[in-house]
Amino acid sequence: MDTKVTVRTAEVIYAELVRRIVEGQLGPGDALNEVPLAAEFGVSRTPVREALQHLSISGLAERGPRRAFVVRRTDVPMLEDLFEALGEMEALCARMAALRMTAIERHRLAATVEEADGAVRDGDHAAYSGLNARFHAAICSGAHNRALDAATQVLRMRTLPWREAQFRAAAARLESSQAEHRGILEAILAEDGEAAHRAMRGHIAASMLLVTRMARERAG
Amino acid sequence: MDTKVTVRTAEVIYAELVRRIVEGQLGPGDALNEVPLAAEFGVSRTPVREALQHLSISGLAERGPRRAFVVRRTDVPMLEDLFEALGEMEALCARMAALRMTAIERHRLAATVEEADGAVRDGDHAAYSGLNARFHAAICSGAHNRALDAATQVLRMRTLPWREAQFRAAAARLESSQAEHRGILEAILAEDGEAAHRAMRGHIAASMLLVTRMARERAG
DNA sequence: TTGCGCAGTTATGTATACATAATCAACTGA
DNA sequence: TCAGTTGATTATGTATACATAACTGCGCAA
Repeated sequence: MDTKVTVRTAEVIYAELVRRIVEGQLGPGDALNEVPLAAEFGVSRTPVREALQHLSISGLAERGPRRAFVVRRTDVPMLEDLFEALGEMEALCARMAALRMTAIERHRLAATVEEADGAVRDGDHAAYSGLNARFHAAICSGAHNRALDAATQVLRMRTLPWREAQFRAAAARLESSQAEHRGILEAILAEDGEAAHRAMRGHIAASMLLVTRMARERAG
Repeated sequence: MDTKVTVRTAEVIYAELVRRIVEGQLGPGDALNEVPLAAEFGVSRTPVREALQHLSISGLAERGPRRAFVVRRTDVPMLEDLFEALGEMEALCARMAALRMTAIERHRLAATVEEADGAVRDGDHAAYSGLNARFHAAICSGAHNRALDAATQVLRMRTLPWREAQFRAAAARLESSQAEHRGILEAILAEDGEAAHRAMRGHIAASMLLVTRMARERAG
């Protein structure tokens, strides 16, 4: 058996901080000081430091004043870079997934889209966010290339805060996003790699338009 | 002024360990124990730990027996994943670079290729390795997308040990590699994105063939 | 002979004390 | 009044001691 009972404290803290940043509970520029966090989690600075370094390497934190870590501030040009790169890479995944996914994987993907229909009907953006993540993750893993999957996930994590905010802010985005998902799904089920590629690129581009507009409004 | 006098010890150690792994001084599975490394660098375990965690996140180290870090072992299927992903991403960079590089960047890229001609003539694979790295880095940065550049560099780092070994092992690879570089360069100078994409994909695929063959021979 | 279990060994996981660098603010002198 | 400097403050950087988990090998019993 290889049941891991021990969970590394640092990873728990890392995951929790990621959650807070993604959900917007911690905003850009917010302090991530070691001592308060250590006190909050009831541990010493050591595992907290580890988590913060991991966050920094993942691109979710950066060095602020007094060398302290703060939640990473992302300006509009960087956001555009991130979404452009993400769009290309997820499109790549979609093309490969259309050609490589197993029958079971295709079935699961279709089920996820079905389930998301319900969330859209109810206007439940929290549920939709989760299903959206599952949809994209399923496609990236369906490309059957672990290196590409991992590389894409890093970018997805860095854009996640904005993508989540997008659903919270613009209720109409749920419907258009879901429609785009349907298009991607159909292309994948039809094993049409080029169509899947195009559809995914368009989908991410649509997100980028909304997100950069939001970011500009907030800044201006 | 923001001249940084202080160099973070952990980063120095990280860079040194990366160098050793890339140059083959440290091979797959070799132990990366904290105490001996700390003694060698004349510091305590703390900064060494930091460097090792960074290595682990970068994909160059993994957990071995007794929870200790060891140099990551990469099997042939993973190698294929890495090269496939790298090929697609560098091809993406090449396409974008063909359309976006400035005149100065194009000029520098051409100069790098010229200089590499000399290394090929002399059969100096160490020099060629360096120029090869410069060539690829120039194209990735020439795409003018920092996120894509960063994502690609992570993959390049993980394949670097094998790509270096390739030049050391197969002298003929220098010439074919250089010929492929010329093809990529010409497409970029002609601002032909699609040709650059194709040429780069082919170039990485050729590397993959050689490298996986080497890996299989070594294993079998 | 083989399987199980127990202890020894070894390396990391964690806590904590102290060192150090960077910032902020108050003070001084022109 | 303002610029420059100096000291207090604050948070991280580093070292080290102790806790803990995992592997290894031995011994014992079936």
